[in-house]
Amino acid sequence: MTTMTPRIAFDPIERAGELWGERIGDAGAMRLATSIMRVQQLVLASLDAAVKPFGITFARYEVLVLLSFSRTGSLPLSKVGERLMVHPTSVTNLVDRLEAQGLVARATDASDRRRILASLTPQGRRVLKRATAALTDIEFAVGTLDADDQEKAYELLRGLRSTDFES
Amino acid sequence: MTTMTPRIAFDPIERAGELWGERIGDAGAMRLATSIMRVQQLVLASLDAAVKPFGITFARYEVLVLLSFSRTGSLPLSKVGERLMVHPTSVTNLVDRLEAQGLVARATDASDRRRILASLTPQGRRVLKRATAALTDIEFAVGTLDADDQEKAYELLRGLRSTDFES
DNA sequence: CAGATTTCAGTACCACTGACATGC
DNA sequence: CGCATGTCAGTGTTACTGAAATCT
Repeated sequence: MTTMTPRIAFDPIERAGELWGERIGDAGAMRLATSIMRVQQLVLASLDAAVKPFGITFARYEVLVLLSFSRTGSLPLSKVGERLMVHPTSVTNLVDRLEAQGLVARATDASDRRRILASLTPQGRRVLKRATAALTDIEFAVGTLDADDQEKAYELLRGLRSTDFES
Repeated sequence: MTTMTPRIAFDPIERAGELWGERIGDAGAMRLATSIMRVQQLVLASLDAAVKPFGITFARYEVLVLLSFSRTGSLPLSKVGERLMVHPTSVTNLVDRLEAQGLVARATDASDRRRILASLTPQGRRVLKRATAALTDIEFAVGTLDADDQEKAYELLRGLRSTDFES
């Protein structure tokens, strides 16, 4: 889960951008796209490593957080998928694992029996708390940017998520 | 390969950030990290879709580009892994597929027979050219940002890749 | 019946570990 | 011998398609 490539003497994306500029054309879009791929890989590896001691992945952590935020303490799986933007079959998979670990419980919704409600177990709450502390400790792997730059980066990336939501 | 979640009425990451702020604390780092995950997912899905007609993924496309940039026309697999920051076994896997598709050829390095050199075939060159056109057409899936913002985003993300290279 | 919700089976892709063969 | 290069086998995770069961 940890991408462990040794650090090298120059920035490979910068280098690729230069060559692209010489031979193909404007490298701006290509550089940014490539950069996004690599940064995600690095950040996810750090986040996964941080929560690994608790037996979960970052994706599963996100499910725990979402459930802890719900007013009633439980959410239909379809809602989980919508909020986390995860495919229905992936939700089933994530919840399967969390349930097997005793962190989440399934229950059928009495008001609409097609639905399955997921909720945190006491164990799940404990794991969530500790995992959150671990992630906060490593500043969610974005600590090399100061708060101001984190905000700027967030706003810029938001423009790339415009297909996700309206307005 | 395409994450097809229907668009919803509000930004789920923004919403999660608000709840986080109310209940846990500063949401800046968490929001940015989550944002990076989601943007990568969206961008990669678009890039993969763009090159899919040519039977490749974006990861394989990157190998083709890298080989086309090498002065001698070929690169040892270890170099490919280093530049693309890909695990050795993943390089073997990527080159296996590209070779099976007839886009890349393997050859042993006469000067160091431990090494395997990968090079583009004429077919590989053709596919590369067409895939590049397809990716340029969709502006590498970052076209919702203007050139200026693309540059800003790139610079900010560069700070998060600082573990990759020296200085 | 049409549509929503969830699950299952199976596929593809990629990252990683551990082990191994080969060559410098 | 120690180290580098590449491969193989196998595991874990996630995304997806297509199909099906259940319920509104």
